Amino acid sequence: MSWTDERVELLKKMWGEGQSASQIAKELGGVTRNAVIGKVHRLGLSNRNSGTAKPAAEPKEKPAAAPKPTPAAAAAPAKPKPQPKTEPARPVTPEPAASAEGRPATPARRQIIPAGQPLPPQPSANEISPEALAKVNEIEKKAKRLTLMELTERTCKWPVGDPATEDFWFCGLPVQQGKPYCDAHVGVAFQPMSARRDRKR
DNA sequence: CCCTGATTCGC
DNA sequence: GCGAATCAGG
Repeated sequence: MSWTDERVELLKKMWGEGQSASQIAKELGGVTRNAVIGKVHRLGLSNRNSGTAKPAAEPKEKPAAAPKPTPAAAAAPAKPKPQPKTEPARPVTPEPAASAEGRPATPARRQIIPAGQPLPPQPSANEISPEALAKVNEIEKKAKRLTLMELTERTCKWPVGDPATEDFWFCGLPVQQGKPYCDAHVGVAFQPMSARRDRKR
């Protein structure tokens, strides 16, 4: 496979969306994540540097043999890449005041899972800690939105939406070691009894 | 162990 | 230019 314009564009698009290299590779097909990363670098749209201080540590040359001059290395034109990490709109109340029925379910998505669904112990809705709930609402924005077929042993199998409609997908984020769900969904799936203790009522 | 991106370097 | 191998981190 070669890097046709189309493929490069898809690469750019997905990379811009914050998709991981492996995911992009999977989408493109015929390439590995290494290939994707390599291309990304060649395209010059890599650096997501900011917090992680990676101050160009001098290459550790063990054998004093081939001093690679790498001349044009330092002349990298700083490409300001505005991270669209801003949370544009938040229609959902992030911090439920825990009053009234205290069920700040997501507006349109995530309905009830029909009976017979073997996967999620869809916790009795109510007694989930607001923190955990907020967390779930958070990560569901970042969910990979995988289809049933795309699930693997280590992708979160938390279903979202109504299986009978188009608006249905699995979280797909990396699972917590051993568990079938990602970090956030483990939080709502397995409720320690202590957590569901004092309900405000 | 799983994943992530970053870098190197033979092709 | 390409990408496997490797590196470095979470």
